[in-house]
Amino acid sequence: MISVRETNSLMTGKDILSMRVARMLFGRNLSSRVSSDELHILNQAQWSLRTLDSGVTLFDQGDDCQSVTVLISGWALRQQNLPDGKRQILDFVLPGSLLGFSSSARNSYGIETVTPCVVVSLPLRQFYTLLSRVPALAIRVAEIVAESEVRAYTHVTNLGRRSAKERVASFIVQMMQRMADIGSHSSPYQFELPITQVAIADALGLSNEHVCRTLSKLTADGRIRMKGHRITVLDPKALMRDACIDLTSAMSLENSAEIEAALAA
Amino acid sequence: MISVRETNSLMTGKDILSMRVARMLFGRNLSSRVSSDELHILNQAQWSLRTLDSGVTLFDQGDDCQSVTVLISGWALRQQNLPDGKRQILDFVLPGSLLGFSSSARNSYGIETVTPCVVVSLPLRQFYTLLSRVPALAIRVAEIVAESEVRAYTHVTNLGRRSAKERVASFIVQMMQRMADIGSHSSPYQFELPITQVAIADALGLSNEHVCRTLSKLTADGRIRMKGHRITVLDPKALMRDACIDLTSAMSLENSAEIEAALAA
DNA sequence: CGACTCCTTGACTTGTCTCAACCTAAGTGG
DNA sequence: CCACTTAGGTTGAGACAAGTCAAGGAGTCG
Repeated sequence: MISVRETNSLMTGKDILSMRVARMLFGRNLSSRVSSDELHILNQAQWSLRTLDSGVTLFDQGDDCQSVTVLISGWALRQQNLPDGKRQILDFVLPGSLLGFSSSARNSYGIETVTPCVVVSLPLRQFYTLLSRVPALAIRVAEIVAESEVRAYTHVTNLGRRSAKERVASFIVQMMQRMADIGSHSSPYQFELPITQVAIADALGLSNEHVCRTLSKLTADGRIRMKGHRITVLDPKALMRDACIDLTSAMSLENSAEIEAALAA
Repeated sequence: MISVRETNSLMTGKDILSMRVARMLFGRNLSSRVSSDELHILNQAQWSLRTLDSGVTLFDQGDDCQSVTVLISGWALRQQNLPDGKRQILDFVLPGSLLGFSSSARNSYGIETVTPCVVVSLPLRQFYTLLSRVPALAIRVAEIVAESEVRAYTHVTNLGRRSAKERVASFIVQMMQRMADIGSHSSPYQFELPITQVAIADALGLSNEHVCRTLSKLTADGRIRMKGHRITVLDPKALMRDACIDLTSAMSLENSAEIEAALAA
């Protein structure tokens, strides 16, 4: 559950909320990329705040795009469903993500919460007005979308050209990187995955049984340890070899791990 | 080959070129979305023009992001390569696409031309300056990236949850839609695919042999006809059923087909 | 005319799915 | 406090979709 304290601090005032959204979207670059004039405009945006339970549908695939949403805290997922009932999870959505921005009139995917979530949203028209008045935000939005585009592309490669073992291994490596980037855990090699194996299967295009078998194998091979939903990566290099990840991508991981370690010290 | 006439008309003057790039990016909405002041700034951009042969690498996965490129004419493809030599084609790039825009320092994918291409590019810094001075362009860039993100997501679902037959069928349906959107052929049910079956296989995560078998089966079942690289869709509805595409997506296709027919009349 | 690329077809192999049973932990209600 | 229910995880056996290997055909280029 979301603590009452946090919700209260968010609601102290409209300007504080919009400020927090701006920080969420820009990260630590807020002051360097946004002029004080622009910041003033950003602060006037009337974001509306909501707290959602876990397992709730934020919007469905095919819904009209009426508003843009920013995930403030919690986990969600993007998914597409096929007419025959099969499900594909497109991406796991972590805080700071932008949801529902699209040039088409209908959403091509649905969003469902995985844990309890705090989200803010703004009607699409107002968001467009904001973008046109704050170019820095428009640029940042393009960057954020480009980031999830990159994740989508690596996902395509995972599903198209990697075996089950490689997919599971690279999934763990990727989640490890993303968790380290958010900096939500002390060690970059240990993190909590608040999802079921069925969800992993639906993300990786596998059956849940095969995911289970593959995870067992990785555990037996000494790559990872699992306790409940906590995953510990015991042998990152071997895991990356299993994942069939090349050195250039691996380098960026090592950097972020180093940065993380430096921050923790 | 690119005709000499076209190349000449592009090169008549710098301002004509940048104007054409703007029209490429905004489509028919240019005048409604860009003010005359903004248009003036857009026209001052120093795009540099290049003509490329087919099968040429525009940039490689892992290269530094130094410039942003817009495809003016021709076909290209985005791809990722795995260390063990396997290749995944992420997307086919049609005129009007934006290449190399990314918030990270390195490209996560490579671009290769499929046919001879005309491209224009602008150093990344200059592009950012342009974006901050022309908010409408920044918004449009966000939209363009969001469009390819949507394509990437549907690609993920194809690879993760569809059988070979379904993948090939939905690939054909999707290409049909995209070609109709560009309006490059008189009939929306007939179009030229300037790619080999190996490329289709690398896009759909299949072996080329299996793509061949699947295409033969679709032909035998009366869904399509193939002559060289020209594909004729004989039974669009059955093909969409084969593709496991639901009615909402199908509707949008029928609309675009109708629009196309109306335009041709 | 070879030499090359791309496509096609066949036979065999294998990775992953499906189905089915069972286990475990965490509620839930009497 | 315990029996019941339920969701999630685990394991096994058989089936099948797609990959691999191999060989040959069709078209094109120099």
